[in-house]
Amino acid sequence: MPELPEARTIARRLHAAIAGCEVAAVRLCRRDMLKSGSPRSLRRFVAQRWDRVDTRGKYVVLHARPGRLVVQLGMSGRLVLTESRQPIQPHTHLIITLSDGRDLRSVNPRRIAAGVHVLPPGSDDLGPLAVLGPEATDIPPAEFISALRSRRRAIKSALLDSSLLAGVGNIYSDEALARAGIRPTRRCDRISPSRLRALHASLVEVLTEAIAAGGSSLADANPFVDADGREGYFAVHHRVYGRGGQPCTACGEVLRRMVLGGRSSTFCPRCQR
DNA sequence: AAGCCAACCTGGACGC
DNA sequence: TGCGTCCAGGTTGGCT
Repeated sequence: MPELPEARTIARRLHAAIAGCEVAAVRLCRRDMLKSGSPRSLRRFVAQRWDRVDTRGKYVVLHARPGRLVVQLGMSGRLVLTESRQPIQPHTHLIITLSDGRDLRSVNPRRIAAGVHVLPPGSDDLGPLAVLGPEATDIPPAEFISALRSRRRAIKSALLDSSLLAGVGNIYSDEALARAGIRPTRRCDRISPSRLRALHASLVEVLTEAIAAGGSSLADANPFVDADGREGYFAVHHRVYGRGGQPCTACGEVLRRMVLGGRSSTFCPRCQR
C-alpha cells in the first residue's frame, strides 16, 4: 500500500537505475490496466530514453520525450526491475524492455485503484494528477490550516482526501494524528489553528522520517525495485498503525481500533482528543 | 457544494 | 489438513 514515502523511494531508485536508458519494446499484457492514453501512445516510448523518474502524490512518474508514463500503484502495485530472460510472474500488466537486457515490469495482483496513464507532452489532460491537492510534504502550514479549518468532516477523512492533500494514506494519517494528539474522528472545524499547525508539523515529520528510512535501504544490491513499501514500514516506528488492542507507547492505555469512512483507524483514547 | 459510501480485487491470515 | 470467511486499502463515481 504505497503512500508518498514509498512512491518517493521507488522513484529515486528507479531514476538511479534507468535514467538515460533506452526503451527497446513495450508490451501491455492487460489492456484494461491502461487507464488513459492508447496502446499506440505507449508504443511511442520505443527507441526513446528515460529522462527522469519522480512522483506526484502516490504516483510514480516516468518522463521521456513522448510524454509521461504515470504509474498508479494502488494497493498492491510493484515495479520490478529484472533481467529480460527471467520468467514473467503472474499479474504482470506491463513490460518495458530496455535495450540493455533488462525489463521494467509493472506487477499488481489486486488491481484496486491501480493502472497506467500515458500523458503526452503539452496535453491539457493531466489524467489523475489533475485533481491532486498540494504535496503533503510541501504544503506551507498556513495553507494546510486554511484548507482544513472550516470543514465539518472528520480530520482523518480530510487527511485522506487527495484533492486536499496528495500522498497521505491510512498509515501515515494515523501516525500523524497520534503524534499530534488528535482523535481521528474530531471534526476539522473543532480543532484550533495551533493544533492544526502541530498536526502539519507531525505529518511532515513522519513523512520525512519514512522517506529517510526508505532511502536507507538503497544500499542493498537488490535487483528489484521493491514497490510494496514493506521495508519502509518496518523501518519506521509505528505508534498506532496496526497496533489496535495493544498498549499505547506513551501512556499504556489500550489502543482502540474503529472503522471511519470505510477504513480502519487506530488511536489512543487517552492521548488523542 | 461538501461529504459519505459502496464498489472494485485478490492474497493472506485466521477460525473451525 | 482443508475449507470457508474476512480483512486490507486508494480512488472513483453516484448519491444525498
